[in-house]
Amino acid sequence: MALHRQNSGLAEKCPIRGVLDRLGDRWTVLLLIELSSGQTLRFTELRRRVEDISPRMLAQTLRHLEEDGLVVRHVHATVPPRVDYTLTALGHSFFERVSGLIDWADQHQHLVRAARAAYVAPAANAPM
Amino acid sequence: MALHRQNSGLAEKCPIRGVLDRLGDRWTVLLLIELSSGQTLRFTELRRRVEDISPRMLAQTLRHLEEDGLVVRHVHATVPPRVDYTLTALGHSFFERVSGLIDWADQHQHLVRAARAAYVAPAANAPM
DNA sequence: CCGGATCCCTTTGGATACTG
DNA sequence: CAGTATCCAAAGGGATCCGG
Repeated sequence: MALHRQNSGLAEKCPIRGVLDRLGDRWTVLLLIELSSGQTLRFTELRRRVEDISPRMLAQTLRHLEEDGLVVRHVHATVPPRVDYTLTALGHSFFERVSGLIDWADQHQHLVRAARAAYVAPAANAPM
Repeated sequence: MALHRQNSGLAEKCPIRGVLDRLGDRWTVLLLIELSSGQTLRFTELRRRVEDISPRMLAQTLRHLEEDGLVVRHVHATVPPRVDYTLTALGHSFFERVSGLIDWADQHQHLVRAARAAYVAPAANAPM
C-alpha cells in the first residue's frame, strides 16, 4: 500500500505520475464531474449519482481526493451522521484541465472509433 | 481482453472512459511525451528513453495507441527489422490536452504535496 | 531487432456483511 | 447514514523464452 505499484522512483522523477495515477482509477473523474458544479454533496447522494460505485470505492476515492486537497470533507456531529463533500479551489482548477480532456474525447470520439474499427492487427507470426 | 473491466455499459455512457482508460496505464503518457516533439522513434529508441518499460508493455502500449489512431507504425522491410513510430495529427491534438494536465501537475504539485503532508487520516472506528 | 506467447505475482476493485 | 473489514475474482504488468 505504501508504494503505488512498486515505482522504483518513477513518481519522484515525474510529478505527473502522482496526478495521473489518480486519473487512472475508474471513479475519480466521475466524482469530479459530479462535484464540478460546485455543489456540496453527501456520501449517499454521490452514491446515488454515480450509480454503480460500491461504498468501498466511493469512500476510498473520496479519501484520495481529500488527501490531495482537491475535495473537502465536512463531518456533521449529528445522529444519524452526515458527511458532505465539496470541491476545493484546487479541485476546480484541476477539473478545468480534466474537462479539457473530456471535451477532446467528446469531439474526437468518432475519429478514435473509426480508427479502432479500421484497425487490423499486425497479424502475429503464427497465421493462427 | 474483450471487455475492459466488465463495464456494464459504462464505456457506452461515457465516451470519456474509452479515452481515460488508456491514460490510466502506466506508460501511455510517458510514450506520448517522448513522441510529442514530432520525432519519429523506433522501438529500441523508445525503450531506451522510457528506461524501465518492458518490451512487452512497450509493444502493447504502442499497439493501443496505434489502434486508436494516435500513433502510426511504420515497418521497414529490412533485415534486421526496423519499426518506427510517429504521433499522428490526432495524437498531437490529444497530447495538447494531456500536456494541460501535465502543466497543472507541475504548477500545483507543491500544493498537492502540502495537502498530502498535512493530511491526517480520519481515524478508523477502532482506536487500534 | 522487433515483438509475440507464456508464466506468475501483484494490484485493483466488486460484493457482502458489519459497526458507531 | 457513513463508512470499514474481509473475501475473492479479474486485470495489470514483469521476466523470460522464442521466432521471424
